[in-house]
Amino acid sequence: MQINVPTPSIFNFEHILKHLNRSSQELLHYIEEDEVWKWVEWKGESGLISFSHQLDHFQLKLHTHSEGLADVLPDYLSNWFDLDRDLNKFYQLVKEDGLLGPLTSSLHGLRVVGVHGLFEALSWAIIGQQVNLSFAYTMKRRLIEHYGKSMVYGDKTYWSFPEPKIVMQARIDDLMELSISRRKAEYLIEVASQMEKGDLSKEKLLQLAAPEAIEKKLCKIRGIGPWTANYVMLRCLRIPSAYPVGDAGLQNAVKQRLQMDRKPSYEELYSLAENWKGWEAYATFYLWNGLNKE
DNA sequence: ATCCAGGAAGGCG
DNA sequence: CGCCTTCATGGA
Repeated sequence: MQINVPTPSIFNFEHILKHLNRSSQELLHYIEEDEVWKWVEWKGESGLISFSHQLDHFQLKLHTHSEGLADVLPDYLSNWFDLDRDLNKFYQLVKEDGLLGPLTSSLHGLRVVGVHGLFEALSWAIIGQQVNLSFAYTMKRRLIEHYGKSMVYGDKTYWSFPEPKIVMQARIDDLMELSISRRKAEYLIEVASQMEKGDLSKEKLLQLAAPEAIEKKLCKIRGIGPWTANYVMLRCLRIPSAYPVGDAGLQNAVKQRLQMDRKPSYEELYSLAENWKGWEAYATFYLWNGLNKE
């Protein structure tokens, strides 16, 4: 079964592919010949899809008999790649900005690549706290291999991120076997538990609407500080003003672009962001992806 | 070896 | 509030 899903005029799949291809340890999707393969779970439907981009649309293939999946795939992709966002507004806003202006040219058409599941986003952020990205990917891979569901198709195994119900039952020592620190193991189990109980969900957070309220609610949870809250708001809740100022990558990107001899302070980062009001998430994502470029 | 990595908690004054 | 230490591991 084949489906086409239109993409907006400002859209560059090359940039997105590059982002998706960051780690060879990624188990949640694979890329072969500019085609993305992924086991999808969305709105009660699931199945294996692959897709490539042609001119102005995605060309998708369903590799499993998943009748209902086809109907929710446009929404799934829109959510993944933020297709409904009007990037013209962002580009107009930062056109004259010395920091971001150049990036809107070199990364033109890049959209914030999202994370669908709140538990996945929170887990990934917690795992990624204060460690380098490649090590974070190692821990994520092990977590998925131990607690995720898998299905084999062709010569590959496709994985889905572990469910809170499963991680909630893990013991701290089990998670520590995966090189996850004791504290992070405690955080993960607690977050999983709150999600399983229903106290914490993507829907409930989005209902709060106000970014400040969402951040406050998230930060009440042990293990979630301002960086993690804003990271999840950026990647999963898709709040455009989310701004993880504590992020080492963001700080290094600004340092590099402004040729500073030290990392910028929070104050300086907030000051710079005056030029990106309402688009801090995009600014951050562009800075991340422009790191080490040019 | 040393520093730092897409931080946060807990203690202290 | 701001500052300090601890947590844990691996990449460069």
